[in-house]
Amino acid sequence: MSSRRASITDLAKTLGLSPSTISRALSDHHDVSEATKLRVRTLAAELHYQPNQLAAALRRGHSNTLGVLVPHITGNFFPLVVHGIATEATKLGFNVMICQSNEDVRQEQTNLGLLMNAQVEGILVSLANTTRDVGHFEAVRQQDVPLVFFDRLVEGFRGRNVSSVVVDDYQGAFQAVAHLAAQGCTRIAHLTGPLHLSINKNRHQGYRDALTAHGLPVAEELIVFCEMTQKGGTQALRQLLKLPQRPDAVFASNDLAAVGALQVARTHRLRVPQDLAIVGFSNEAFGALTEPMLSTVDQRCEQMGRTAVQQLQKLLKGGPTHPELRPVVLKPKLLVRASSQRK
Amino acid sequence: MSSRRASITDLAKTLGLSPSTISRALSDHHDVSEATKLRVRTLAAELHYQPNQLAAALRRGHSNTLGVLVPHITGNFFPLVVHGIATEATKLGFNVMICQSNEDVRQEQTNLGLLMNAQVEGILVSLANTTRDVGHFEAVRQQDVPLVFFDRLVEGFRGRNVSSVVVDDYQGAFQAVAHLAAQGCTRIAHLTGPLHLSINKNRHQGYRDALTAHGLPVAEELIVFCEMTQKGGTQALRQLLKLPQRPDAVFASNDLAAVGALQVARTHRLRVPQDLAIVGFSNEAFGALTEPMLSTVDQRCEQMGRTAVQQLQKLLKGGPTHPELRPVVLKPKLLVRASSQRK
DNA sequence: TTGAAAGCGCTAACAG
DNA sequence: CTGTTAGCGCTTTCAA
Repeated sequence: MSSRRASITDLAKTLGLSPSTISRALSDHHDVSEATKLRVRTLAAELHYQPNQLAAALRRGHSNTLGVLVPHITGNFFPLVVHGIATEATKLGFNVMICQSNEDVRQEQTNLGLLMNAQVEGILVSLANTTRDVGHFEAVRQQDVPLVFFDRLVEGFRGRNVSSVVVDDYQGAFQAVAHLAAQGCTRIAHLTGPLHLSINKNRHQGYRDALTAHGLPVAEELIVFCEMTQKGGTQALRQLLKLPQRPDAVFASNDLAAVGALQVARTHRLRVPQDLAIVGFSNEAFGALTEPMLSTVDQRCEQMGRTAVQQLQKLLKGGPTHPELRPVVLKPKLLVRASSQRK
Repeated sequence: MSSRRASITDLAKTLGLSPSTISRALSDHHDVSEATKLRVRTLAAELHYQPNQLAAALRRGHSNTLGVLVPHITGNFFPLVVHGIATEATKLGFNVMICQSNEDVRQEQTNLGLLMNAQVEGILVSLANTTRDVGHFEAVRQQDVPLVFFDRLVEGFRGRNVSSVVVDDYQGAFQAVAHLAAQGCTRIAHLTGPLHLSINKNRHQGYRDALTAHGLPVAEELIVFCEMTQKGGTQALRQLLKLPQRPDAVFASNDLAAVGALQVARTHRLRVPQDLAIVGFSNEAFGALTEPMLSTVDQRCEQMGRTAVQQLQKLLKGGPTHPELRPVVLKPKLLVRASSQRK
């Protein structure tokens, strides 16, 4: 028994047919007799024949593989997006190759090269947070490999073969704050991180505009810049509770800070949501475990992954003359739970 | 300007050299003159030459790619393991191709085929929970593709080119319960899922043996079979608190149930850990957010991924005559936090 | 130190 | 309906 894997040539020899016929039979090409197809398929099964995709890809000139480049696969967000990508890609018949930049531009660059070398048909990227110079993506564009950015993108990086998918942070924040206003809250505080990060900036703006839209004043003392961690949230709320006029609601730019606030509210014997309504952002898993359960804004991570693949597919199908694709902006989904539902 | 990517042949023509020389120069082969190497490298850089790994792999007969097959990439565990795998694989110069079975044997089978077709050099698998028949893995073994199972494995599936990595659930449970005993707890309850699942079985056994080892009786009324969810945990603890003799500690087979118990303890005004010490299992992220913070057993997910890749590497290097590799059993790590630390 | 030639396994003209 | 032929881009003998 030979240890080498069976090849088309092997099948051809055994059956006294030519390789082309075997190839056609295996891919169910219409002009091969059923009888032959049957013989071929039977033998293939018997020998555990496995087509060599490397060879096929080399010959065809494309690999059926998509490359994914993410900062990391930890936390809540990226695993879910990658899950969405993998699911959709599989559905469309693509394999998926995954690399991590570990938030490092150098690794991002290296991995981009690796993916190109692996002859992927398209690349899905979320930028490392250290990435400023994007020369390495220029290279991809020049080679005409379709590129879809998701969540973290290069501003103004457009082109024939480029698209992007992001979630509308502004919209999500707006919804959250509008909801709080609808619950009768009038002094809605906001916990935010530094505004040079676009996610914070957009959520912050959504907060302001929602207040204004509901005829509420924007009170600067209710806006607290803090670390977006649980601890940051606790500190921020403690500070807010010292105000002469306490807030009656908190909108935090992420769930960790929201949970921190929630814990302080409880130690201060404030009833949530009656005395203080709280809404977070991101729909982290732990939000469903708090008491009361945390209202939050779902970023539709999985959908983002699926959409990114679909965009890539469009670029692939589009051919060289298709019109430039518009960036996709997903609508986030407000999840109203007990921490903000006053009935 | 040609849109086709530069190939070795292109470089050869431009420089008036043969393809073989180019190839050698690029791979820094020792008997090419430095002058030539320099010329080649310069031109390659200029043309943004990217070696076609498909062709190289086809020629060499191996692909430098590892296949990963997991049930899914959600929750806490698998993303972390995959992260570990990706990290270690990259370090060793492998690419990684990832598939999900979605806990479905059929998809597991299909994906296994895809990975084989992609000519991966080895496969890392965690079984779908519906997998009973493992014929598809026989096929892999026959093709002599190295296989490393992690976390969920096929019992008794051994062989020249097979290895596995698991975490020692028994040991983890034992440590947790021993710790509770050392804190002075004498009536330690146990929340567990059905014992036909090996993780539950092993943790359960660890619990029993630790009690015995510390001279504590095993009281069957303190062992509660429940859903291993937050809700299951709340129900289980409510039931336990009705006992004439209440427990003074709870060891839950996962963190969700432990959090459920924690919440009930608080509503019942029990002091944790003084009145009731609590330890969970898995080191989920939310355990660090509870009040008090949850003690738990860390499964060393990332390490598992790294170790799995290392095992694969050993199989790959080992050649056809190396001795069978022993399964690796990782020691879990007890994390003592406030919920069980009585000082 | 370099070149010529063969071939990895497959597919797709083109020809019968 | 089937076979012949050529070649995807690379590596690797073998020969010069």
